[in-house]
Amino acid sequence: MARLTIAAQADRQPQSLPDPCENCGVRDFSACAPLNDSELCRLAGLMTTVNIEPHQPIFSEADAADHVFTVTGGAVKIYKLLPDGRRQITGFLFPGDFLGLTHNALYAYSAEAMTATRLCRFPRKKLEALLDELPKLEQRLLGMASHELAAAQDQMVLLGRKSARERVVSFLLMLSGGAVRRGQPDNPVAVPMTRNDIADFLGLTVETVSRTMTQLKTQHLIELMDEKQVRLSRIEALREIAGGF
Amino acid sequence: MARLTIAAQADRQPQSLPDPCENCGVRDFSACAPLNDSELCRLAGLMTTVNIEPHQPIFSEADAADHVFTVTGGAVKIYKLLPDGRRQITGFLFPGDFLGLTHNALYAYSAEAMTATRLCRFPRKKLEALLDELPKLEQRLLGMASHELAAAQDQMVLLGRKSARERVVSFLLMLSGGAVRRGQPDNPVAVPMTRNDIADFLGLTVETVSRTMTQLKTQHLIELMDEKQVRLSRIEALREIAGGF
DNA sequence: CGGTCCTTTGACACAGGTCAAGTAATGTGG
DNA sequence: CCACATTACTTGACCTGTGTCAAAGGACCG
Repeated sequence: MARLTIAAQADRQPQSLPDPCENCGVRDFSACAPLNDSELCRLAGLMTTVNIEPHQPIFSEADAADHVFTVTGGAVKIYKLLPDGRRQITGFLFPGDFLGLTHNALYAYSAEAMTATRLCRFPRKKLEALLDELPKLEQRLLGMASHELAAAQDQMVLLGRKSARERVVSFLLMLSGGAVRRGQPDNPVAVPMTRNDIADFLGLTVETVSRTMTQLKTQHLIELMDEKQVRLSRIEALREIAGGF
Repeated sequence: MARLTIAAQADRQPQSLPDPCENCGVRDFSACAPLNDSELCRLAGLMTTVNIEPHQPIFSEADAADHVFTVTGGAVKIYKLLPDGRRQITGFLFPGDFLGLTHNALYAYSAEAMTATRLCRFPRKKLEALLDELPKLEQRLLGMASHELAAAQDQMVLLGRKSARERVVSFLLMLSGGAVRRGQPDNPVAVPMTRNDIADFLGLTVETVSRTMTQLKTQHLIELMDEKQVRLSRIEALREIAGGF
């Protein structure tokens, strides 16, 4: 289903590093835990670029966890299902984010492309073997895992203790902050996910998300420019409402 | 505030390894990512044993993250507060659990002893320096972080999508499972935390937790032996209710 | 141009929160 | 060892925020 493209190898031009694959997350590794040229080359050698159509699954919970990925384009949602079909989206991933890390043999959650998505794929076994030789890479992974853990704890506060209004506002600010980190404009925030996805991320229903958004709009706190584009009109007031994020 | 005790150092007896501190988590490192004797000695050299009284703070959110810990005795809760005082407990820690890992300069949450607690404390700077030389240790940390991340995702499902009844039952099964992992009896489950703590962990109120427990008791699904001791009378029925944990 | 999906809006229901009271367990100073 | 205060837990009555159900408009698509 996914079209596979073998990325250009960087072996020939070690001096062109640190940028072995201009649309690939490998660059991110080098940014945070500098690897030398030959180390980067070895990583690049494992890598395959994968393109995924919108709404296509990337992997499902309990699948064999044979690969790990970095998102290099598009947007991905990860989620878990209860037996009766209730869904909790545990994260939205954007370029630069890591996907599929687990120390079990199976994925702990499902992942699906929300928009046309490009991934860098690494065979997990081979990457793990490399870890023994590239401690810098492992440090980078540990840093990312700690970061995700902190984000997960923030999300627990949101889900366990915030009102619908606070959740929606926190979410919009979260999107805005993420956009900034990726060097994109922070204010008219792009909202690539459906109301349903937002609801399943925030532990609410579609109706409540919709009502809350129109309420915020009515109060001139936000402006719904387009359905997938929100202007945060009074950021400070919004931060106040969100309760500390 | 916390009473500190300098533990006996293991430097003198490298041949007594792998058990440099018989009541300390260092042993755990060796179990999962074998370190050789000199590596263990270096770890043990960093370590200090700390005893904490019940209800005493270990560290607070936004404190300088100068140490990391392993819990070697007792029980710890970690939590985050909203500005207005609402609290979300993000985890209960027991012997063998790791505490205080962050890749920021500040702790991301507060930690408090629930019972008399013993910790192994490591200066973070020195431990991080050691990581460069002990990749096995870092692998171990990465494994723990992944595991915690998976647990955090389960908790998001609980907080975002489960009913009060499902949450309480999931919680009891969680406690039971944790006890088994620590080699303790699984069935009359020890519940060392207060109803208030349970509520703040499950995103509920004390009253709802209390009512739900008595409801479960009335339906002969559990038995409240003592206030801090619960017998799971019909485990299979409970698993059904919990919805897949 | 008819169907499907997404979003919004309204009317109503109910799970769980709030407020209040009472009881039991625990600690504390005299 | 005993008043007394404090904290933890339970239970009841009531309330409200959010869920449920229903419907309708709009956007997109084959």
